Amino acid sequence: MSSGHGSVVVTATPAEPASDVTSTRRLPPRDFFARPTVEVARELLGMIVSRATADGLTAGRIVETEAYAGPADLASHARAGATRRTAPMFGPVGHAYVYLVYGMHECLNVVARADGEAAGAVLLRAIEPLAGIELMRRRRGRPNDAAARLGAGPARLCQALAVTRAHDGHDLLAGSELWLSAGPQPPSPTQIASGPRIGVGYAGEDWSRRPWRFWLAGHPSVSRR
DNA sequence: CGAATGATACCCT
DNA sequence: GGGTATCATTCGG
Repeated sequence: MSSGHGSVVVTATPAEPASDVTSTRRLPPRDFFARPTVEVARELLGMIVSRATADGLTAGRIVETEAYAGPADLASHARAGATRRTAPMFGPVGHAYVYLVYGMHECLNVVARADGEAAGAVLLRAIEPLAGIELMRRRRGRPNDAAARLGAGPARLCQALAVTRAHDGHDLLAGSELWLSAGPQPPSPTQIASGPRIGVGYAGEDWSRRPWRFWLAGHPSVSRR
């Protein structure tokens, strides 16, 4: 189990080989996303994000997410209500919300909410690369980075998968350029860790302390340790 | 630790 | 309309 990460204990099971990931496409049902955003965030762990371009296929297993609960959640972009930017969060579940942060980085979210809730979204914070690793390295312009780190962060994930604001509003349960699919098996509850969301101190203690960040414990592709 | 870099939201004329 | 504070990050020093 030691893989050059010193004392890190990897409790998450390794993902299936890339060939298995790409041979079948098991889309989650739309209803999966029509549930409380925090539940969806937890259960997105272990699912696969795939991206096909003329350059080839890239795909990764989701190992870190964060839930954003809607207009009442002061950490969420939805706190300002529906604007041109946040419109996708108020639209159909299972679609993408992609935005630019810090003037240079894109972030990919999946719209989710239960009936009666509003404008929830799950930020995909990290993937374990499964397919197209060399293509990811090229896109990132970092030929020497370890494969496990290519998608270790929300902006890295978008760069590795070539996800841009052109995908804002894109249906992640349809089409053949960017889609979600079920993983081989969901992680066991004991593999899932949770803690406060990253970089949302501006939201005040009430919201920034909530443990709405989920990750696979000890997984080397998680954005922070 | 701090710079990079631009869209956005919000407040003011 | 226009000015500006802020930002769901990353990389290099």
